[in-house]
Amino acid sequence: MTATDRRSTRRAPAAAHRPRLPAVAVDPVPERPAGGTTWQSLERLGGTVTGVHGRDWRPRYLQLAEELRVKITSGELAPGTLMPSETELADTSGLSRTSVRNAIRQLREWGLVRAEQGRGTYVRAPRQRVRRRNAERYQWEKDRVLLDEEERVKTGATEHDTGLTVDDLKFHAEFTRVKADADMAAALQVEPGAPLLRRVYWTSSRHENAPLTMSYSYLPYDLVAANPDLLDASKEPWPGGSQHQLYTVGVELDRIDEEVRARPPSPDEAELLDIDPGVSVLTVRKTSIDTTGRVVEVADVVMPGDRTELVYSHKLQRWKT
Amino acid sequence: MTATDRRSTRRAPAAAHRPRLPAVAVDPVPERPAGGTTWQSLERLGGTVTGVHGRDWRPRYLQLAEELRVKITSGELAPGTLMPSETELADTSGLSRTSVRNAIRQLREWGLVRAEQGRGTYVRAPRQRVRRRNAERYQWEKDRVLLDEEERVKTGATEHDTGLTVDDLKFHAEFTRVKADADMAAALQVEPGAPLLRRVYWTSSRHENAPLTMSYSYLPYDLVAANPDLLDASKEPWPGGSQHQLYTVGVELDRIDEEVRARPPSPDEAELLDIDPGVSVLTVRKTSIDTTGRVVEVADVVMPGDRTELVYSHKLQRWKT
DNA sequence: GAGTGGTCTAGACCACTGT
DNA sequence: CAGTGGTCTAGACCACTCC
Repeated sequence: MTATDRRSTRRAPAAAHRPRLPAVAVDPVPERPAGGTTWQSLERLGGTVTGVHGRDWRPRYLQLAEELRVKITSGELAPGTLMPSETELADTSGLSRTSVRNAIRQLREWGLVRAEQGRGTYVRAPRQRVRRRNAERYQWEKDRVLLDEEERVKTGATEHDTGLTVDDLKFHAEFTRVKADADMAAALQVEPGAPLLRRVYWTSSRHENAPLTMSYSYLPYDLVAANPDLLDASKEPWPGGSQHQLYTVGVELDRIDEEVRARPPSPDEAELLDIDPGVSVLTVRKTSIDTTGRVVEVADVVMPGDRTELVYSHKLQRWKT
Repeated sequence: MTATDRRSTRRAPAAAHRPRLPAVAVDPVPERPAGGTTWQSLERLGGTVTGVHGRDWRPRYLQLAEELRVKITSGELAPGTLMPSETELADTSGLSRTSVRNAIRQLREWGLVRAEQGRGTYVRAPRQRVRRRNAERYQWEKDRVLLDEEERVKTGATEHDTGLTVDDLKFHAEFTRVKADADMAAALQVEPGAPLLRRVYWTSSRHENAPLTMSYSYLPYDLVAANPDLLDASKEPWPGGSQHQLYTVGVELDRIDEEVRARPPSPDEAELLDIDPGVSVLTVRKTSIDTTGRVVEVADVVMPGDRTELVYSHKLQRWKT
């Protein structure tokens, strides 16, 4: 069988290319993609399928991706399951391995599976949404500062967010002294080249799907140098958190600003946070301002976009009647 | 020249596969990916390159992607420029078209280029960050409610966010009466099946890179039916915004909760928001609670993840000294 | 009709993981 | 060692856009 023969036999059952438009015509107003806590929000990611007697005009790799998505979200392929190998899927689906790989790339971008070289492709567990209640968390942290150390040690900020105990988490910290680049100089309102303390943290967990986070924090070096303990990474995690650290050098916070963005992960971040490149990270740039109006810390927090949920609450003032 | 011949000649200059590890060994602590306002934040997306005399072990399609990224971020390939065609890139780079397409897929996921079938691939303009200052916006909106209509008409909420005037924006609204599904029933604290007013909005602009947004809003039908004007999509945009609409049926808001998430776009959303599938959207689920504790509106707002920046500010209470 | 990006194939070599 | 996913090639047909 020549290559040309094979292609023409395929054309009968296939019809791989759609004449465009049904997606919009059938469904002019996009459905609301529910922001659920499990696989729910992936319902409509595959695109619009044509009506009852209509043909499925989507490319075949997307059809395969959709088939597999249904098997996963329905539970037929349970979390942790080893998927059929690409070669096997190619055989059973009648597609080439390239097309099978295209389908699997979709599943990976949807966060449904993870591929491991040499081992196979595994079904991920549904995303366990982690709420980061930032607004109330900062006040809670501030209130704790003036408590006894014994009291502060008991639980830290990460546990407050996640409900996990200290034993579940591995904690990494690394401190360096750096010079402010243009970006940081502007953010911290210091001269470019000014000495900064750079702190890189990350938390990890043995639990599947546990929340992971990494953050890059910058403080004016002179500010923290007043307490040598603050320069020592081995003293982390500090009992009482960031705000208590600043308290030891005479700083009281007045305001915390946060800028939330989404962007693709760097390769390093993808590995550490256990996400596919292609799945976005959520980033929060946290700027802490003290009661004298100084910027005392700028921190970039990076979180896996498919597992994180940030919660903010805005209280409004009453009307004067 | 047979296929095998060709491959062996390629092996001399190529060495496409890396012996693993340098990325981690050379750079154990990930760099802080700057959250800049232009192309800046894409600096390290290509991964770690080996040292001065070292080889570049990354796959060749990533090397090509990196070369093109540099040309774009440096301005050599200006925004709006038509990129060389895939065939041309394949010829000049010595790679196959498949590999070239892999490289271009990277550029698309980074939001650097947009491909248009039949036309070509164009360099996108740098993302113009749009700040949505949600916290202060809601209070601003509430304060406006009691002003004269003439005053309220002048500017709406979208203009407040973006600085664009009304003329720059096209506004779409579509209202329907629906029954609450399980998700919405829970969010609105009503019985499943209860009648809801569903409002779908989107704003668009003729300007390149203008901010786009779409939102799905749900309110208890009985609540809004008290003012028939609120059921009429042609009355949108309402002068004075959501909070003034609710004011006409006797509702004063007390609190607005927001849940921020990132997820891949549906095909519809990708088209409307002008992003590549592969670029995440930022979503905000906005829950409005009135002064009697009722949930009066739940809205899901969807924004392009590569162009949106959400800003929150948290004021802290002073310590009692 | 020529050129573009989107889909698809058949087949190859590689690094990596298990046994 | 066999099997897996990651990379790569050469070549094909398609729908689409523009002239």
